[in-house]
Amino acid sequence: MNKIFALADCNNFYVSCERVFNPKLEHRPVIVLSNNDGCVVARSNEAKALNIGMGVPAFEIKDLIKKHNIEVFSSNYTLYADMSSRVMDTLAAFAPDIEIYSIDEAFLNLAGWHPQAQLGDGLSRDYHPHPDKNNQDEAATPLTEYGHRMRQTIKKWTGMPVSIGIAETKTLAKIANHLAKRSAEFDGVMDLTNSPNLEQILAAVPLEKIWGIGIRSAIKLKRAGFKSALDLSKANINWIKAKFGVMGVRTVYELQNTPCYELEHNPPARQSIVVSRMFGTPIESIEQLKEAAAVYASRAGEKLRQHNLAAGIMSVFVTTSRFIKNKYFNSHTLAFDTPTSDTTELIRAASTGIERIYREKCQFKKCGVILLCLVPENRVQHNLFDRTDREKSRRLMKVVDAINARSGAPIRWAAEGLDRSWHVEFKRRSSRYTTDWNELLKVK
DNA sequence: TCTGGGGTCCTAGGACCC
DNA sequence: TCTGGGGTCCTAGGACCC
Repeated sequence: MNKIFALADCNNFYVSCERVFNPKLEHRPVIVLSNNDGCVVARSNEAKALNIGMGVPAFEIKDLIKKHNIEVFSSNYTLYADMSSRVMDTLAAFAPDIEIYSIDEAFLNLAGWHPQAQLGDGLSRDYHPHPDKNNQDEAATPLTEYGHRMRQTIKKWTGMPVSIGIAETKTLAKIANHLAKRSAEFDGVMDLTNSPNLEQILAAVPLEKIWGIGIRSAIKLKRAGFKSALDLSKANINWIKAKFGVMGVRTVYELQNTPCYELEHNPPARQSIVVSRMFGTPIESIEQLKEAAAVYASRAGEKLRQHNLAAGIMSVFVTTSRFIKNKYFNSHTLAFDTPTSDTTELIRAASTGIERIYREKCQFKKCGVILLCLVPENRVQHNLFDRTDREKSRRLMKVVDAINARSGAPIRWAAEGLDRSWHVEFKRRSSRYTTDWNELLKVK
């Protein structure tokens, strides 16, 4: 049986999260900014229509914001993560086989799907066929109908608008999703399986909209005379292999309706954990740099323990601004005798790293820690000469994590400092409506 | 003045070995 | 006119994704 993938993708996810709790934002230009209120990371359609690009620095569009009275929000990741899991839970009710691909996207396996199997399960009563679709010559396929049902249920249960693309490969499902979002005629759902117009459709898809083709490859392809997804689907495989490697070859096959990617049920174990931030204001002193590194090491430790992992290697890096002359970047990598998830050890290592790479009279703009060689905690090879009381440290970390999970005033290590003048700023963050008792939605 | 954060995979080239 | 061949492992860098 042929495979059938559906890609469900939330529309303008961060903006939509803000709108769910603030309906006044509907039909208005809204943007969400990155850490430090630096760049635009999400835009409502109205903001896109004002030509605000993804990743544009906020200071460059100050006038535009004023002129069009654009609503601006700092990122509120706690809220977004919680909304994400609500959407994913709802989606999972429509297909048990689901791969959560990112915070706002999931692939579903719809192969072997039977319309009858889904009736009477409580989901169908939320489905109301789109009025315009009723008397159309082109009858909606059962898959399209199922897509609409998903879409309406998610909207009703979570408030989140999603678009759904359906196809026989993940790459084509991505394209279908893109089209479902872009053209109102599809009403948010597009099915490319058995489409008689596939060639015509691919001919209208620009290269850079294809999953796996970034800006570099698109330029290279254009130079070689390619214009559309259709062109790429007919490329010479040997030439693609030579120029773009195996990833390029897979993309071509996927465009030809030959699946190269499966649904990933058990996502492979994490390879690395990174915690890094730009500073609100640049740092010159080694003490402050150490504090920042301690905060990130501590956060990295939490992530490690969340996944029941221990790290064998830590890399610490510092950098000045990317945009100045004489940019300074340096990093130091060190191995632990025994893989660890103990915050005290991680902070000590981060501090050592900073001492190695610190340079005087530098305006540091960013630092971070990267944990590598991650191993499951229960499979850690103990070093014969290890004097640390592992069991005691494990219990301590467990207690700390438990307290921090409940409390609004988390436990912090002394090395993290109290000053935090360098700390990133969130000037316009919305409330954490769904996860913090102090920030519940107020109904007036 | 102000330019995000966190990931993955692949490849080429160097070091080293027999 | 001349250079061995072939493995493996590691690393840095490139490219991509959301």
